[in-house]
Amino acid sequence: MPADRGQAGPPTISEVAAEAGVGRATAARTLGGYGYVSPELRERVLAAAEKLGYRANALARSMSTGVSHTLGVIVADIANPFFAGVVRGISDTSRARGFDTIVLSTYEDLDEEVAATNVLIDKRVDGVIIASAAVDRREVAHIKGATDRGIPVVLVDRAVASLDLDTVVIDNRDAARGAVETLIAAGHRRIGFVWGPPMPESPATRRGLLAEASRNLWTDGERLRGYLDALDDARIPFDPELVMVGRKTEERVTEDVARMLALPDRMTALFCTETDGVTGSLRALRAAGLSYPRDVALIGFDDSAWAAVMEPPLTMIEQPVHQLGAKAAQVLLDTLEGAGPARETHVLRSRLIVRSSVAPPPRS
Amino acid sequence: MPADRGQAGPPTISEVAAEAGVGRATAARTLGGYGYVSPELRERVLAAAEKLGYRANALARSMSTGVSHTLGVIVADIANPFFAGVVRGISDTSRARGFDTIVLSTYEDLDEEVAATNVLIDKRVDGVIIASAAVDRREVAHIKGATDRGIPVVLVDRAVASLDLDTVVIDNRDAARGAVETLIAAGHRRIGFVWGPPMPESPATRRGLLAEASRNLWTDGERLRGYLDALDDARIPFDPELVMVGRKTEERVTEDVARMLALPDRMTALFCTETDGVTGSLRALRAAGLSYPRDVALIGFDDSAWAAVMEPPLTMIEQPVHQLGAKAAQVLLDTLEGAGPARETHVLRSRLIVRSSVAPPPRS
DNA sequence: CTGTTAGCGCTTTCAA
DNA sequence: TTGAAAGCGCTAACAG
Repeated sequence: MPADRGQAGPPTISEVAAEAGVGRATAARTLGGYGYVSPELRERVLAAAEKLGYRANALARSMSTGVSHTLGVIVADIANPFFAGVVRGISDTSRARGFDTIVLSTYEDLDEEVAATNVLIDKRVDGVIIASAAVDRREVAHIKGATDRGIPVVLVDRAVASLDLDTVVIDNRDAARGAVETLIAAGHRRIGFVWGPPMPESPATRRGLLAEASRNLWTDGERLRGYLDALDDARIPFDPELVMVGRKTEERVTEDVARMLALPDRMTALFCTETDGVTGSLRALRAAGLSYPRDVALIGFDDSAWAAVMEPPLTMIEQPVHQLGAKAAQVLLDTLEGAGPARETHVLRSRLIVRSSVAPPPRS
Repeated sequence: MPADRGQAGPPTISEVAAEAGVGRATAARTLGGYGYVSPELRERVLAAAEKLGYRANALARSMSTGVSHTLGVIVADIANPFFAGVVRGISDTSRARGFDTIVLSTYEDLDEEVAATNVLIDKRVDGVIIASAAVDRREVAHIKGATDRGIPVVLVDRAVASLDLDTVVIDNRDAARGAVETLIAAGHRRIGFVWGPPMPESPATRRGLLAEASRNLWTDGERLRGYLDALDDARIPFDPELVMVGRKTEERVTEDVARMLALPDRMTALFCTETDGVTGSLRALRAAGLSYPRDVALIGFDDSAWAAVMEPPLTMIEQPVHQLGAKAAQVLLDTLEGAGPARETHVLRSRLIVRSSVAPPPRS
């Protein structure tokens, strides 16, 4: 219970010094935990601080030291389980090392991302971790701006080709290829691809698709490449009709998959790059009176407790979400502690969790 | 592109003033957007700021104004979809009103909660939103400490009886009662209750259970009361064996539900207070070779896209997560803007989403 | 070992 | 209207 000092605002270090009958610097030294101070005075200061309920003003401290012990984090959406997990990884490891985090969501809007970056610069965070929506060279000015000011930035989940920065990702291309190969190995040749990023309109060609993919969300572009890799390896012709145009919501996915399901020579397997794609596809299957894995085999990204309790349980790709964040924080903190930026790309392992949503295609 | 000034650190307002050939105060006035300044000088300052890539130091500004335009948020676990949604609600509405947020997770550990509160006090946040694990009168000192320092606090998701503060919650008791009534209306009388908070050991009596409930997590205690309400109204005798001792993980739930399922005069319905309880129960049912709703009816808390695509789809209680956060932020910001704390309790509506996991009990 | 003093970058009287 | 100067609470030289 802090003594009532009849003053406005919380007690300052000067008041503690006065209460203890010592100089301001002595109080600062014991409370700040630096420099020498005799045991007696130390005790007196501690007692005074306790009595007044003193808590250091971190803002003032940052002002004079120039460091805030705060990390900035920018992701698409904190409510998305993937990012929530990454953020938890970041805050767990940064808190353990004495840093707090300010998390900002952009909802995939580049203007929001720029604004968020500015907020972090203004608040003088010591470093930034960002899952950027930027792809184009002209879209990275805000990130360059941060590094130019000496704020270290590490990229998480999404690499940015035009930026030479520490990066922590999984191998999306490889993960997707592995999943699609699993489908192919089971005998499938008509495999649908359901993805996330919105596109102006459906490119009818493979070339157009890839161009679009590189202009859009990095992860999904990589996953599309993995899908194509697997198809190529198996000499399966690419059919653009089996690639869903990016539509963000689960409802849209449901509509689109329903349309794909109505196509002649119906697909016998479905690969989804996002969780909404999985649930949307499941709805479409049910609406069409189809079931998995009998009629259509299914693999999707981002495992969850639910995927395991589905009947039948779903084969899913598990991303090391927590570790993704933890590693990003570790790399950032290491460079803050003087290790100098390594400008490395750390590729974490994802894992295909095989359950029961893949079976051979039905005999036509 | 900020001009290279051959100096360390980002440009300050003094440098901008020098560049523009005006006094420091004039630069501060135009850049801070307050006070009078002639159009000409204004232009000169703006141009200089632009040229140098000036960004105000929010820390310095907070130092002199005494406000940080930052809200602190303390929840159990940012990676829990419920809290992730609440946090998103908070940050959406606070960002819209010019405030940023610092989010800290406690993992239901009171010491962590105290530490988190101190971090926020030290960082001089303007207000705090907290889903506190505190129940006992002696556990709320840290919250009192914050309000004593003049930091407004609003409680979200969990009320704290001994604290007279603005509070935003749903009516957990009523929501639980409604769900259990639905089960009873379908003909069930042996209804299991699967809950979250860990308990030292299973209290064998109703009284012991309630005592434990009030000593543990607030929301789950309320939900237990709702369960008992419904039982009482229907004159169904209370059987402590049907109330699962709180065990945190999905695995534990699975074990415990399996044991409950093995009891004589087997329960015909299950009510789960948390998502992990639902998935854990589903696993236990499957392991026992039982299916829902045929053998056991099922209702749980926290709807999700997955619950809707289960086969059969699950009847669930949907909480207004985003709104919970948004309202809490709104109340806090209103009091920060001088509206004076109303010390009200805002009760938001939850909703029972009826799907197909409830059917009459099997004929014995 | 301790106290004095000068900043950190900004806002805010107060004169000019 | 503008500028000089004091002050927010803390750290960090620098004497003593």
